Amino acid sequence: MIKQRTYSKYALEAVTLLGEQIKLGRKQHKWSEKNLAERAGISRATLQKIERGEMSCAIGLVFELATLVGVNLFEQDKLPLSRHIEQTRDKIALLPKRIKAKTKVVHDDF
Amino acid sequence: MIKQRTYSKYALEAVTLLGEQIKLGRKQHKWSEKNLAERAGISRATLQKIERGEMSCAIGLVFELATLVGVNLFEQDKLPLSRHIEQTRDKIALLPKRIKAKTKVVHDDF
DNA sequence: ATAAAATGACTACTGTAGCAGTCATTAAGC
DNA sequence: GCTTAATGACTGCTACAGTAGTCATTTTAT
Repeated sequence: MIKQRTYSKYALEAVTLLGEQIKLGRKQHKWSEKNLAERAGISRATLQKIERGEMSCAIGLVFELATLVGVNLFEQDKLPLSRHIEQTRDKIALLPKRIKAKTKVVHDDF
Repeated sequence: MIKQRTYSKYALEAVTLLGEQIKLGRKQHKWSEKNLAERAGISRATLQKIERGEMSCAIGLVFELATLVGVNLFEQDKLPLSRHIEQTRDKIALLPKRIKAKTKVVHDDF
């Protein structure tokens, strides 16, 4: 028995949900597994794993499928992702370039 | 030169954005790469790839990191993911169990 | 009823993701 | 200014993801 990675419930559910949404999207498009796999340029076996919500699948393949079947990855709002990326980078730029571990005890007294 | 996978712009940007959001979240928590990697039980090298937005990273690791630093994966609304999963499965159940390719030309005349 | 195809679940093979470890550079904090 | 450690970018190794292919079963369409 090899030691198995564990995941938080939230992460597990998020991957499961994404897989289900892809499956739903595929069916709404009336595409078979074989058909969608070919469109995405991946094997049917991998598509099955992704729809099943396996944690080890490459995020690129998962997101590509989501894109193909029309699952919205982020946009609750209407901003293009590129804007989101810029905004996030701007926020990062405001923070220290490096996070230095505190050497001594900090007085964040409360 | 080995033939390289291609991805849609949207999928590429989505993965990039997620990586940036994780990086931002990490810094907001004042966690170093080493620190977060340890919390997640992954190597620093892998964390770097994920924050860099590499398409080949395992979705489970990416979502686990997102969870740890508090990036919201889905909830524009407040439903727990488990409800989302149920709802999606319900929708799938309403569709045909299998998608049969049309043998002949269809008269979806317009 | 029958034929055709979709699905679910396997297989073995091969490329590569994730790993531990290293090193130079750069920023943070005293 | 100096020290410490965070970061970015490598390495080679090993386990396993992605692949093509198979097969039985189930569903749809004729």
